[in-house]
Amino acid sequence: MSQPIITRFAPSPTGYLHIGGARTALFNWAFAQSQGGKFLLRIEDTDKARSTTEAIDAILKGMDWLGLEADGEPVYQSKQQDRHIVVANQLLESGHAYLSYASDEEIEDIRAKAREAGVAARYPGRDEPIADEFKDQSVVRFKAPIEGETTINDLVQGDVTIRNDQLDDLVLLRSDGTPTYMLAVVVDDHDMGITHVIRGDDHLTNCAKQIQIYEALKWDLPHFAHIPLIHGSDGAKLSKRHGALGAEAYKAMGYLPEAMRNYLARLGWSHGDDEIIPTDKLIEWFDLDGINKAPARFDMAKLDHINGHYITESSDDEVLEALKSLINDNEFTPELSYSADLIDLERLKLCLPFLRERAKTLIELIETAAYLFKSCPLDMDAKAQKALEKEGVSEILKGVHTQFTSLEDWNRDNIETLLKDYAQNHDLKFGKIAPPLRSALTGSMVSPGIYDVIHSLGRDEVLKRINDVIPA
RNA sequence: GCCCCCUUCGUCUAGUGGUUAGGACGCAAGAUUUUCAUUCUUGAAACAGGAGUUCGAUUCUCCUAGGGGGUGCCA
Repeated sequence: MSQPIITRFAPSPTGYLHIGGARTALFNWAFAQSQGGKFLLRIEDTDKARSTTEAIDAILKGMDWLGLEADGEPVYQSKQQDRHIVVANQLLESGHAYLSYASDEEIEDIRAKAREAGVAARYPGRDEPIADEFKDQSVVRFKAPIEGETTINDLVQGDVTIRNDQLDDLVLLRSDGTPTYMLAVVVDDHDMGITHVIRGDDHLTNCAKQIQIYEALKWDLPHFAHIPLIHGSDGAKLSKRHGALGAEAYKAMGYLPEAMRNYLARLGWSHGDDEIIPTDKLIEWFDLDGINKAPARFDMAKLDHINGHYITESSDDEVLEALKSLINDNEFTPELSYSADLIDLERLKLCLPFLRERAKTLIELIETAAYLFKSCPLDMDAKAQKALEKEGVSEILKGVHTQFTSLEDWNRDNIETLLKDYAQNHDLKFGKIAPPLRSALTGSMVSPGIYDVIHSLGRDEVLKRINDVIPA
């Protein structure tokens, strides 16, 4: 039996879990799931100045919302420092690293000269002894090979070869003795037994350097898969205005985690022509071969469509749970035209069957249900007001009011029959009846089906709202 | 500057040395509908450009262009 696969998601906690990170996490998770392996989480907080506990919290919450549960507790890279230092010293002893000191100016000078000469910058001082006065300010640099080349056998990008003379002697230990990211990833991935490193392709060049470290240490290489980055809708690097928002922002906008997973999975990965990929199928189908090499653009319209699909397909209970979570989450406030406090979830639940299929997002669904929770007298929008001012409207409203008063069983079918009969008996087109009724009951010309509106409001409320608009 | 990667409808993508280059979103038109939305039908819409290999290239190779990434005592 082959060794079980272990993947990891390793974000640096300098901000929320943005969409690119979420997808990287998803791919790692899906691959582990599909292979019956493990998915680990490592917080790369070696940069103490930029890492925050708020960010860690946001990442954890985002992954939780997306349903990407890691196996075991998260590993905090900062807690592995001692181990990183041990490895750095090992490298020093084996002659694969050296102490060095150079001022910022000197380093800048080296880079400027290299650029001028049209070559890659390389730190030239690996064989120079350090003056005593700089001993305690020195860093540990990796002694990277100069001859030959390094090839990454990437599972997504194919074989990528970089000449070793392009790769500089990177810093392993800073002058304050703390390990850098380059050292830490290698050590942690090795120590955690990671078999597949799936990460953004902004790490591709770094990967060559990391491979050199693995080789110096005589450690086995994990498999690498560098996935292309996600771009904004204009093809430029994803930024806030494109939707580089935190996962929790997507929750606030009314997206379902499963829809998010489906959309993100299809962004850069495919399984033939399949578009609707529920999570169980994702786990069944996910593979590294299906990952595309080109960067993909983030497209909200498609996300909306997928989300609408899942809202329609989910059960009332599932949608209700999502709604509860949305409304009760006090980390953010959903953008609503009315206060979320007014929402009566029990009533909303009864309306879900006809509300679900019309909404692309949970927010849209709540907005469509606004008529349920508005208080009388309703605020009429201009068009609704106009519909009420039409010739003969108050007569019609009075008429149906009387009919509604005496309707025996308040159910949708009876309401429909009642209105159709009324139209027929009074020789009216239905188009004469529905618009003013809709206005009176919802304050708007746009609403769910009129029978559903009437039924869901209940007799008392319907009579009251009609009364409100009939001139005395 | 130097190094690396990428390029099929507007977008996400399928696909093959010979296909009417397929699907989805979006868009347009039509049908259904009391409104909006849904749903259904139909339609427009792509192999970045140039060489080469080949009987034949969207597919293989090279070049160019465009985009992206790296080049940190950031991750």
